[in-house]
Amino acid sequence: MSRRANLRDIADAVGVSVSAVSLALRGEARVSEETAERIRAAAKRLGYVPNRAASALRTQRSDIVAVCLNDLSNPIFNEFLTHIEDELQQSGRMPYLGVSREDPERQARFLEAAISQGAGGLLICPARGTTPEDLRVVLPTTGRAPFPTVLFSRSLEDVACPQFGNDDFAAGQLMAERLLAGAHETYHWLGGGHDSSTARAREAGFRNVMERAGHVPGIHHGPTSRAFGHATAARLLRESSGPVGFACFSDLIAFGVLAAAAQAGLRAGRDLSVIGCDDMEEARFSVPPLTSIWIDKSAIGRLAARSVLDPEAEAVTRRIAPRLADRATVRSPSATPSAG
Amino acid sequence: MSRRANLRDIADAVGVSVSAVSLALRGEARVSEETAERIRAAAKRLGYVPNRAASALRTQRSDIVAVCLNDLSNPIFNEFLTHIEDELQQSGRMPYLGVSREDPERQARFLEAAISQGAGGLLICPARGTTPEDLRVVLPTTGRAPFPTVLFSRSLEDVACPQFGNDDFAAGQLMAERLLAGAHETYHWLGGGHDSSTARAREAGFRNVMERAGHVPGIHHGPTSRAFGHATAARLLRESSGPVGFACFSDLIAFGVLAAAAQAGLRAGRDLSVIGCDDMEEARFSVPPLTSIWIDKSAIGRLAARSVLDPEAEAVTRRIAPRLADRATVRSPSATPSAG
DNA sequence: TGCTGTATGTCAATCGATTGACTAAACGCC
DNA sequence: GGCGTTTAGTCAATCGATTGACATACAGCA
Repeated sequence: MSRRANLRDIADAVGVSVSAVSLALRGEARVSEETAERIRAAAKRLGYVPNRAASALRTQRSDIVAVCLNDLSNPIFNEFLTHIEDELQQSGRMPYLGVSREDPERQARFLEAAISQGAGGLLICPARGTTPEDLRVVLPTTGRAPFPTVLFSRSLEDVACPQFGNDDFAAGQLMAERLLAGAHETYHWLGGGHDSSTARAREAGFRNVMERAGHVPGIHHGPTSRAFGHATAARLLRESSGPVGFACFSDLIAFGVLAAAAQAGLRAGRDLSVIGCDDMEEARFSVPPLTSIWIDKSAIGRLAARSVLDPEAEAVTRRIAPRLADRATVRSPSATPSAG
Repeated sequence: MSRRANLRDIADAVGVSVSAVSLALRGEARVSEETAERIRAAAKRLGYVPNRAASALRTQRSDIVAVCLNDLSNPIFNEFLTHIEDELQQSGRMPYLGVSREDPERQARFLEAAISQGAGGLLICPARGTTPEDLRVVLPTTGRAPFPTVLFSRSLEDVACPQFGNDDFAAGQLMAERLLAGAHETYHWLGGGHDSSTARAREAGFRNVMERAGHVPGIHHGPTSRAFGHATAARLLRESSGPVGFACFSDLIAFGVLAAAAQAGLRAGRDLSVIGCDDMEEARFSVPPLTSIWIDKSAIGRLAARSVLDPEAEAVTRRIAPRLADRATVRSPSATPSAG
């Protein structure tokens, strides 16, 4: 037999109807325990694997949950994905993964595929520049949505769905406050500048505190990469004399700054300060260990996954509070830095 | 209308049969260009998205490709995934992602889901301890497989499918050779020890060269994590007097070693040597930049993806040659280390 | 006029699983 | 015995798209 076994094959083998097999395998009470046992045995013997496409077609339900990320090369998204996957797994769902690469068009193609595939839900961290219009296919203003949609990490205004993310304005403030605790000649913001809620809010929080303290930080927008942090910091360090305070949109950028500092023969935490954001695992093992803003990736990922699995229960948008993870890369005239 | 539009809705709107709509949308010549245009317009107007489940059911084909990874927290798998995703995307396929977490049972559940979902192919990096028996569902010894399967990164013996990976024995040899070029008191292998082809082959290659050179390296098996590298190196550095040469199964472990060295006040590349393997992006920005073994993740990922998309064309198992990426963390009495 | 050929469609079966409606037998109970 | 109620199933329609077989109209040609 070259075909995959189906309900009919089992029914023929056992000598009952297809309905009986369907009912038995799903544990409905309409078949006797004895028959059910024979059916299960035959199913196993024939290597039966249910055809989810057929079942999805009939029931209009599916255990696929679409998950749309922006960029796999940023470990932060993997951390989110890990928690999401874990939560989905626990309910027997599987993530159907899409990567937008910050391109709303790629994102649109994935959304269509998700609908096409009959997904049961969508978890999305919207690509930069995504408009409510772009999400219309999954969040129509009139009529029913194809499935529950939940935003995570990044938020979007005027979009009617639950959103779970970090309080990025607060994160930006924490970064500024920590830097201000040490004395620096100049302050610089590295990264962001793109059309995403995280970039806007973190920078706004940072500037807010800086300006209230009477400082005008340098703003250097750029890609979320080690290379950008490295290049930008190398230049700024050459141009400056006194200690510089760097606040980075992402730890990734901060690692680049650390590399540049080391190459310039400077020690972060003494000759200059670097603070990152996201607190990825890597931060605890950088040289020196990176001071960063801890974000509750687990809570965000899990809440989002739970919300999409059970839209009734977890329908509220939430913004999770960040915390300072103080390690060794920010100058501290008073207190000594402690490893996190 | 709360339902998703289907072919019937379009047919009714245009006043043709369902068949005509199906033919027109797929560009078959059986409908006039004029009618086809009206049909496409109606499809767009109604927001029609084809139901892939129905189509998969009817045609027994699907554009889902299942991809099974082990561990998202290891950036190397993300690099593979990025290249795979890219290649699949180009053919309009989407990865259906599973994460085994090195658990053959989780892996088995995913394989069943992939079959269930009617996937069109499977790309898998087998979990540690996977046996040919575990893959029997997708690679039956008798009868037809549910879809083409391809192994990547890790290989498995006695499994009848294309396999694409790095030449890990050669990688281990390169690591040993590079370390031997500098003078060290002792040599240590960190990581691996688990039941995977990469762990076995890299260690074997390393020992092969070491033993031929008359050295007996210390072997320290353990998890592929920065924490393991950190803890193990911290202990070994305390116990040793002269320069130590560390070869790490993965860059991840090497980063931990670098952190431990820095904390001990030692400089990698001068007081001790560290060489990693995989050459992840992070290696270029560590402090100091990590000497590692470069692996062609792009070629491996793309070849594997292409093979699963077109099993006829790309059916040969291939082992890609690694290269030394010499940076700054290995002692070099003769040559000066250069940044990669 | 009649015949063939082409263009343009339509019809209906099919993929595999699900489920509301139905049936037949057995059982309980007065 | 008669009647209602369980129990253990079966039947057939259904989900949406695809496709081989068939239908109709019309042009061209002898």
